[in-house]
Amino acid sequence: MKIFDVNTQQTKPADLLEGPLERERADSEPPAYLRIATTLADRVTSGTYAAGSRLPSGSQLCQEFEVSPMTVRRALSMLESQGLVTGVRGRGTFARSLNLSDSVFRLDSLTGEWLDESAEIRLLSASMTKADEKVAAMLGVALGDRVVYLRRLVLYDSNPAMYHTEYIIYDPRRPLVESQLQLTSLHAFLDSGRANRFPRGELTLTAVNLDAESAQALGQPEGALALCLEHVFQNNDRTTVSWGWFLLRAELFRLRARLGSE
Amino acid sequence: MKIFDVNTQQTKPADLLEGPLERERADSEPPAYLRIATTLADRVTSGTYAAGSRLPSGSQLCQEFEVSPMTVRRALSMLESQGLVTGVRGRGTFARSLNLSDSVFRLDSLTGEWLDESAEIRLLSASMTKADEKVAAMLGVALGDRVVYLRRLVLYDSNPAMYHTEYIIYDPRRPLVESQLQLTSLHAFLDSGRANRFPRGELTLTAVNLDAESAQALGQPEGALALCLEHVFQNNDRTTVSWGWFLLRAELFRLRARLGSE
DNA sequence: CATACCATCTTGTCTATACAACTCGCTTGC
DNA sequence: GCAAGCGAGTTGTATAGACAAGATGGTATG
Repeated sequence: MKIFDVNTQQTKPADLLEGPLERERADSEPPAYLRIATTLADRVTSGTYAAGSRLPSGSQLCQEFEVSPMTVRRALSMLESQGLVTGVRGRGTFARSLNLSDSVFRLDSLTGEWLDESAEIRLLSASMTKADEKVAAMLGVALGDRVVYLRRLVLYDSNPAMYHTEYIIYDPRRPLVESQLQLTSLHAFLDSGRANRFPRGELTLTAVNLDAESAQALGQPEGALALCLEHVFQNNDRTTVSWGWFLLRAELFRLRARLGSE
Repeated sequence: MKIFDVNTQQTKPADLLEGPLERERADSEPPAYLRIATTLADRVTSGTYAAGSRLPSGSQLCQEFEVSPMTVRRALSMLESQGLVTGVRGRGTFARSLNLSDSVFRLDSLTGEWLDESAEIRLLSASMTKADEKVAAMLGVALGDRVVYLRRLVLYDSNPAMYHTEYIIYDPRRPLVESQLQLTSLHAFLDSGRANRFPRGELTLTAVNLDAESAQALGQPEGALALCLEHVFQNNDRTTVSWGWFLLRAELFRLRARLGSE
């Protein structure tokens, strides 16, 4: 049974006149909220709406684009989540000037390009060790507590590219470590870092010189240039469960970020 | 004049029974769509909704949270934009397992902490030069064309921290360069990189060793460790207008990223 | 003059509904 | 047996309206 209430018709009267146009739109034309969002985004980045100035109000935009308030709102909140505008209750929506510091580097801009499935992961060592001062501090355990100590090498085309060191709190109830040891593809490796393992964490990226051990593992001279991606993983209750770092040969890796729309 | 239509009342009947509770909610309780989104996000990251599995359907969630479909949709599309779930038309909404490579580094995690207003910017040189091979290729101009050549030093507590080199296409109609030369605060400097200047661009981050010139400018030994932030800015029509790079003393800078909610 | 108040405009949240687009299983007719 | 198609369920887009919450400016009152 189809219910049709003449009072709440969705289709605009124009539809009745623009039959062919409607056909085209059904093909590929983007939804209204997207069209509005990109139009407004263009106006902000091109300076039509100067940085800091007030955008037309919701009702004005409704008139211009001939849509309902909710559709305009949706477009505006998209722009707000992208940082292009900020809304202030009672005052208006204002154009923001994006700055360099808003740029975002996605970690997969590191891995996505050539480090795909063909990467090989070699487990160099997996053992128990006693936490030294630094490890104890990072993991929040007592000095000398037993922790799991892992070292891995990621090869690409049989060339060592990353060297990974990790300390994990030893918990006999959690057999997760076992499955971690058998990872062979890089994707599975990176995918193992989060939701299916630990939901929280923190990463920091720096530039370092390789020490003797990692240099040897990577087949590089000591002191060679590398990126260091340090990671701390935490449980949902915010207790730290793992600490480690990747050393990436600097000439093989770079992070990319795009500015602007698209 | 206040219009009240008994058929479209927004407040739930429960409000009439839970007067005091309603008072509390007015204080600080987050809006429903946020509450739903965080609840669902918790269930995804904690594994209540296993990775790859289907979430309850929209109507089921409506029942559980006692809200209208649109509110559930809003929460779901938030999660989708965060990458926690993906919706498939006609089939359902599925939990995604986030991976390390979804991590995001914001550039302001570099600058926000101690490099605030107190940073000083010193213009080392501003001149016209002829494009060499590399510059011509990056800017898309002919070899030997005149380009603007800038060198800047960013100091913190009178210590050199960044060294900036930039080539800009010379355009007599655009007096932008003049104002660029007078920047003194770091914030204004970074803020000048985008919307009020060029809306598009690309950044890449790598680790490098300092060459003789930059090492001297930064007061470091040649070959010292640095992060290199290379930037290409483009006009709205995608023509390149500027190319340059920042060299950041490695021991002073690191990028941070947080994983998980909050 | 100063202050309290009120109407109005703004953004933001939410409802209830309709329909489009798609998937999937079941039934019906061949 | 098999294919066509129908209907139920699902996500996604859009509507029209109500109300909450905050800002603003003018007006009336002390």
